[in-house]
Amino acid sequence: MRYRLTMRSDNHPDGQASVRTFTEEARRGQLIDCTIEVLVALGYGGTTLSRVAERAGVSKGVVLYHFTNKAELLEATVREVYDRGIEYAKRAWFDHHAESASPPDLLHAYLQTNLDYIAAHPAEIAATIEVSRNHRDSAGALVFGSAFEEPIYAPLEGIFRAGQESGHFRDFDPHVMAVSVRRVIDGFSFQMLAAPGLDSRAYTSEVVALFDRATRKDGTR
Amino acid sequence: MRYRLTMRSDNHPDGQASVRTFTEEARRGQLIDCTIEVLVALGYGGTTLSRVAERAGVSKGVVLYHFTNKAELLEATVREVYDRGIEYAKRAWFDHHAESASPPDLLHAYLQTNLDYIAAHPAEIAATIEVSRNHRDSAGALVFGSAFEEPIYAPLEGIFRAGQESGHFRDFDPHVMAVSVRRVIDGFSFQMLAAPGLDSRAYTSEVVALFDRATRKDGTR
Amino acid sequence: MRYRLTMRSDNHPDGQASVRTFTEEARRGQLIDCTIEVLVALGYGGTTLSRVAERAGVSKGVVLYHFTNKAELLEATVREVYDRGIEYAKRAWFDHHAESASPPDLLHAYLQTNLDYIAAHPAEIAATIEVSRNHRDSAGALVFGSAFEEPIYAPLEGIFRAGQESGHFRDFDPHVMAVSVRRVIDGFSFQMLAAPGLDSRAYTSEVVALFDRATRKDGTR
Amino acid sequence: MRYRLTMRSDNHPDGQASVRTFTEEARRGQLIDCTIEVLVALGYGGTTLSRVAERAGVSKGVVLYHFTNKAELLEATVREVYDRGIEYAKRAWFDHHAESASPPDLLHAYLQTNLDYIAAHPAEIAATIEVSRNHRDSAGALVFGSAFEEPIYAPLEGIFRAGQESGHFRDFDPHVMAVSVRRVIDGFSFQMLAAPGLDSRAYTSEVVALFDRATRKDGTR
DNA sequence: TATGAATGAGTGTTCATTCAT
DNA sequence: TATGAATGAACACTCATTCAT
Repeated sequence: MRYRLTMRSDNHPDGQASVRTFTEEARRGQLIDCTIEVLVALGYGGTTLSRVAERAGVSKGVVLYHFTNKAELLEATVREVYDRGIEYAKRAWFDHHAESASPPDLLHAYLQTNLDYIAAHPAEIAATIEVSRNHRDSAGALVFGSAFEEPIYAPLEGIFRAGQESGHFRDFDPHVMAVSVRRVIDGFSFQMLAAPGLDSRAYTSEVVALFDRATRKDGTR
Repeated sequence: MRYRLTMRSDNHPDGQASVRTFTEEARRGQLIDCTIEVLVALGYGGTTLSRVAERAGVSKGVVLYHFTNKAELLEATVREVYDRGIEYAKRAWFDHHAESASPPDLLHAYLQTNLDYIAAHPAEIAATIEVSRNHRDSAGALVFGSAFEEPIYAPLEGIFRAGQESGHFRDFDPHVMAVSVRRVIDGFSFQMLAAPGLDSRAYTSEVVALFDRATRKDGTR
Repeated sequence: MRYRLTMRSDNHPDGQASVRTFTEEARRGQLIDCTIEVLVALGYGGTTLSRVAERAGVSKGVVLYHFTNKAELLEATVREVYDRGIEYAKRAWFDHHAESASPPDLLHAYLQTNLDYIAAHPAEIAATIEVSRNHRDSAGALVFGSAFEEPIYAPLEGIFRAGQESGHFRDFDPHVMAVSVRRVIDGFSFQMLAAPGLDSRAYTSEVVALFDRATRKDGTR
Repeated sequence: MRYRLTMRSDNHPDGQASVRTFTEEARRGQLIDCTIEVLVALGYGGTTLSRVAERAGVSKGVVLYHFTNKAELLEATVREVYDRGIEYAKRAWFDHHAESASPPDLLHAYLQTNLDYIAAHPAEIAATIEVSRNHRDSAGALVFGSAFEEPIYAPLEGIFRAGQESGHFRDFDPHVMAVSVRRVIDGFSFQMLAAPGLDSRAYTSEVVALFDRATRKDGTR
């Protein structure tokens, strides 16, 4: 029988991983939304529990009632946005009949899906990036570091390699190209926020054209 | 036609020209170096005056003797790195005989110069980006925000527009392309730091090829 | 001559006699048991309502439903253990035919009874001592302070004085001796808990011998 | 080159274990004194950094400037008192010409020394005991637990064993006796504080007589 | 020039307690 | 009876900044 002085469960009598009630889920969602807003407005360093609580119109304790930690709040925020994105990506992927598409079309679909989603939810994405760039553990290491990032490159590299084998793509380093694609995509959310009037459709087709040219084998178009 | 890499550096914002002694300047340089190291190791949030002082082997007060503020220290750090970069760029530009070159060659030179410099000084660059992404004034606004960033895009957009006029480049949005170039360049420093073994020469030529393809008019190669 | 072990227990401070149902009483008992366990495991400072509730497998509110206060919970815990001890002491006292015994035998019986009980219930006793040593009112004064402790010494002092009158005991200060006896007894619970393998029988007879020698008049043995 | 985000050194530029200045030492001493006072007045649970600071007439930050931690403050307090006690004990031991003394005389000297010191510094001792009884690490384990206590019993057990070999002491368990002696000694500080008028000389000779009787072989007096 | 000392605002976190359901 | 939700005071601790020396 062991006791720990750290980490609490507080209410939620039985240890059972707390089947969250509807209102509980709603509050968590609201707090995550507020966290996103604060992250966008004030950045990672300006995102404090008090400010999140204040924006939600509740006391500071409420935040820590629903999330054990500040870390848990931030990580839940990232996970939430991530999950929503995956959900969207799956549907969009299906709509694009992506399975049967050629590598260039897949790349197109990938960029389109990502940029569309960002254009529709720039704050969520910017907030997530803000956290992943800054959130560190007590040892000073980035929590969402390279180990977290690598799997993000995998699908892109897959597309590139397939395209090189099929003869659609020229010979380039798939990793460098994947990293470049992600950089361009990730920057988009901040540009959306900085210039709200930005024509995301035009921007997207520019980016699509950019990487289409960058990857295609000469004369295959 | 002349391209400038923008931003003059002005170390002496107040009129009183350069009262700093040599040792004074040395100390400031040392403290800026330590600031860079701490920024790279612990990120913006982990960069405190004590840690900078500790790293420099001096007391905390020393830092505030040479820099009125934490803000001033950070801003001086950014400016310093910026100045060094400008210095380098000027020399490199000259070596490339850049003034007489064609737009594609200019783009090549631009990328080469930037990536070479980053490969040689990844920590400085990463530290600067860390600050420019996170440093905010008391109102929560980014100090090195878009007003600071826009002039960075100018020379690139100049090259692109010239190339489109001269018929070397296809028709694309120079701003989108400039932003994309900068994103890819800026990300490079973090990759250098994350994977010290990275072959920067190979990486650079990949990026050069990427944007050469992305910009060229079809069949002009 | 009759000795009382002092302190009546009165579970119902308010006049309204025993409105508690059976299940109510059971819950209180269970919560008190959990309180004891937490006190032993984590000490007074680590004993929080949440942890007591968690241990009992109920929500935090339940504890405050059955005990108006944290203070009341702790005080009820002390009282409960105290009452159980009194109950035991009465029976044991009777078994020892204590009423007709000589002062040395009474002292022996007192020590034996106390140490036997502690050996059988070290956690309860340690928990009680933990509370009585630490529990303070809002002004910072110990709730179970000297006013609470003095009556504990009374029966021992009674035995000593009787023994001195009867010529069994040498001339010593009954209060100092009583305090010393209590210190040795009270420490026993913690030793039991710290060294579970401890031979309590041997320990007890050592303590009995110690105080027999310490009190006897020379040559009366 | 490693950075840690925990534990600070703040000022004190070079790592060198901070040769404490005179004023630094004075402040630390003062803060330790205040800690002792608060511990005695309000107990372990009531001893907060603010209250210590308040009593010292300084701001809360000062305490943490001189002691990295609350834990360090408490541990320094214990160590300080401990060191002073050792210092005193050495001198007193020498005065008693203890080296050539018989075991009963040694026991006498031991008790006399301890109780004299406590009578002269009851608050320090009570504070120390308060900490050692309550101070736990983050896992809930007592910091000054049995591992810390055992060496305290060693000298006493040594005296007892010597006395049993020399024929001065009867046959008893040296450990049980040592524990009993310590319990009686340790309780003394609280009694001094609870009853300031207490005649410590008389009390001491009572305790000395108690353990003299408790240990002596029959008829050797 | 540099240091040690001190301050005060702010941060994350804990916890007893209240209350509607 | 019991729970979940919320509050607010208190706590340990961090950090930029000030100031006398």
